[in-house]
Amino acid sequence: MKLATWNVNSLSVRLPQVLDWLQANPVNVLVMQELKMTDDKFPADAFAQAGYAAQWFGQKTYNGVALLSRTPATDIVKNIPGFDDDMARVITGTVNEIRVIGAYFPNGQAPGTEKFEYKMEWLKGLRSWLKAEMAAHPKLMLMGDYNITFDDADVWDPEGMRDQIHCTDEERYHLNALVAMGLTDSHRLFAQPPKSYSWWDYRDYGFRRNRGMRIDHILVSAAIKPLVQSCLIDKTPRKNERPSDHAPVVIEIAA
DNA sequence: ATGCCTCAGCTCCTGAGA
Repeated sequence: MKLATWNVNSLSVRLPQVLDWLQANPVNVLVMQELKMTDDKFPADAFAQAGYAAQWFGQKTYNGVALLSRTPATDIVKNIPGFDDDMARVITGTVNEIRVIGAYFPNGQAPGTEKFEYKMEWLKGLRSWLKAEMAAHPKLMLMGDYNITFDDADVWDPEGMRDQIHCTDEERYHLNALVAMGLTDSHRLFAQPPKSYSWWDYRDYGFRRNRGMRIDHILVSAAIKPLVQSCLIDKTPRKNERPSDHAPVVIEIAA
């Protein structure tokens, strides 16, 4: 069974690329972030023709998330219960007895800003809900655009980015707190190419120079961890014309 | 270098992304 996460940066613009990618990579589940469209614009028919059931939670201009699956997901939850939020950032469903959480973590802009404070509150809210969710669903995966790097290995220029957004100790504290709850970074279960990133800035030939960061993650619960067979970043769609700035991350599990 | 690119929208500029 394969599952993937991809920040598409506007599904309106990226739909043809997503459909192409699904044809070449017929994963069982794909969670997407940054749809940047209202619910009435979601191309459910196109995905149905491609063989996917869809659940979506859209928003105008920013945010918006979706969960595609070969077999329909059940027990859908939108956003974080118990955490009041104006933004469409999380969609959760059960597929093949696995609780799949697709999340678009807040960007945070810069330390010291209101948006950074919101990011910290959101991360706390996520954790308090996740505790109960993990207890109810031992087989759980938290996948999406985390907008946080684990450490220097996830950053093309660790010195230049030190204490900058995505690389601060405060953000990493919250990321490590998820690990402390029993979640594992599936990417690091395997040997990976050096300088493996999932996002590259559009500016200044970021992708061509591999100036990027690994900020899209798939964390798995203890019950899933022994089943994981691979976790790969697929840079292929980043080479398209008008690509998303993010690449998909794909996990394979025995199931 | 408060730049560089890309997207959406109160669209021919601006805010936000990361």
